[in-house]
Amino acid sequence: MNESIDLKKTLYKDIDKAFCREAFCADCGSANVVCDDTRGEIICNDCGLVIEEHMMDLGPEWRSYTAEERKKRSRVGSPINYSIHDKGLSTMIGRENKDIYGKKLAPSRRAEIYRMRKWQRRTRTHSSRERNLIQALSELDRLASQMGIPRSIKEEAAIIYRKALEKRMSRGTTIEVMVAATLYAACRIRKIPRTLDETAEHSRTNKKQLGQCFRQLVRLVDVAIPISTPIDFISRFSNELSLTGKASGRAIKILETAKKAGITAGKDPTGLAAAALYISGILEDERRTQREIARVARVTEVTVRNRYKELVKNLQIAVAV
DNA sequence: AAGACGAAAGTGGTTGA
DNA sequence: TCAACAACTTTCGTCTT
Repeated sequence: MNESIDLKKTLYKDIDKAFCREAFCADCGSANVVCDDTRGEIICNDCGLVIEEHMMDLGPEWRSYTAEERKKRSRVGSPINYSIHDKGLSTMIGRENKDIYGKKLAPSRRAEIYRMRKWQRRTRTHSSRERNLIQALSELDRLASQMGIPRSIKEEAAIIYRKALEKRMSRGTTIEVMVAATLYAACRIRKIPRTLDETAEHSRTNKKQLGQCFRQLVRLVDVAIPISTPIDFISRFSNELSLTGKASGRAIKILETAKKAGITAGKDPTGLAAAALYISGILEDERRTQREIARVARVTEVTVRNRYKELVKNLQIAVAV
């Protein structure tokens, strides 16, 4: 009795350890840290330090890049093989009508085995589509957790994936590309877009393949994907640049007037968002270099410059450089 | 020395004949 | 199917802070 309680205690202690990877703030040492699941961040309540961004979910994770990460992933057991729908746990009834001693079976027994085989065939999900889906969903899990994408959007991506599979879209592409494209689409629908570059980076695909697959997805599957506006990117970029809300609000205003002036059409939304942030950074005295902004927006400095010049010229913003 | 600027050439996608 | 085209990138030399 006592023993089992002790066992439970230690078990919970271990679980606690696994869940609260950072119990104290690295900056001020406060234990007042909170976990924001929806944003995937761990934040210190006292000094505001973001202890961990892009927090992953606690599913299996078997990639690591640094010694620190390697320590963290020790919680992982051996991965279940999702590529086989039943995880390799079922028994297969053999085809030969013999028992284990090699003796022929009695006719009544044979008939019984035959019926069993028939039902196994019928219940076992061995269609290629089913197998594809199982593999895809596990890849979706991996990708979404690596990119720090909330669960609700992951579910949306899974729904889109099923639709795409029904339209027989898997021909000519790999599961990985399809998954990345659906996840990208789901993010766009929910108005927290990731860039194609970003998505491709975390997936074993390239931007070109992903873009092609995404276009095919839009064409074939009946999903309304809103055009992503530069404003959708502002909050994420300004967060990455640790700009204040004041600066990002200013950037949004700039983009709104730019839209009214009709100079946003046909331009890369991330480039526009980057330029708006650059301008608002200067105006609000929180200047970031073009290089920094270009890096988080995944465009070149040249693009930031070009958009920025256009905005300044067309909106008559007085920027004291 | 780092950041900003701009010219020139190259790339991949879209459009219209 | 192909050429023209717009947007963006890469590269690199120059100027500014």
